[in-house]
Amino acid sequence: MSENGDFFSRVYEVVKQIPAGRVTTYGAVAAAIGSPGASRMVGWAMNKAFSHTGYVPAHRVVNRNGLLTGKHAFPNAHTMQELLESEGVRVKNDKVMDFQKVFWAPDGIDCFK
DNA sequence: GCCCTGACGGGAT
DNA sequence: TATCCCGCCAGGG
Repeated sequence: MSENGDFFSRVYEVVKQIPAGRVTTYGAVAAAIGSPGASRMVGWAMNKAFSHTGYVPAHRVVNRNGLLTGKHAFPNAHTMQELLESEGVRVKNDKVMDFQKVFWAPDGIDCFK
């Protein structure tokens, strides 16, 4: 399906599709690209995403606990939380509240490769 | 070419 | 129910 042979590019495509006010998990994105076990790679790709040309809402990607595990990758540890709250996502103690409500399943999750 | 690390996840203890 | 450990995939030293 994806003509992109780059693992990172696939991650960016999925993350870019995340609507504002919604969040997803690394595992969900990994599964969306056909690698449900590459959750680590997703987060890693996010770190590289800052160098990637284009806007990648990495702050909308959290771990399966809804915890802002990647906040340390931002210029300021609170930047990620501020961005999420700015989009309508309530974050408390670096944790996404109503995570299940704001959770968004990437397109392709249903097809599962 | 080998070893370690890394924004995770899920199963086992 | 909480904590620990192993597994996944790729890149860097």
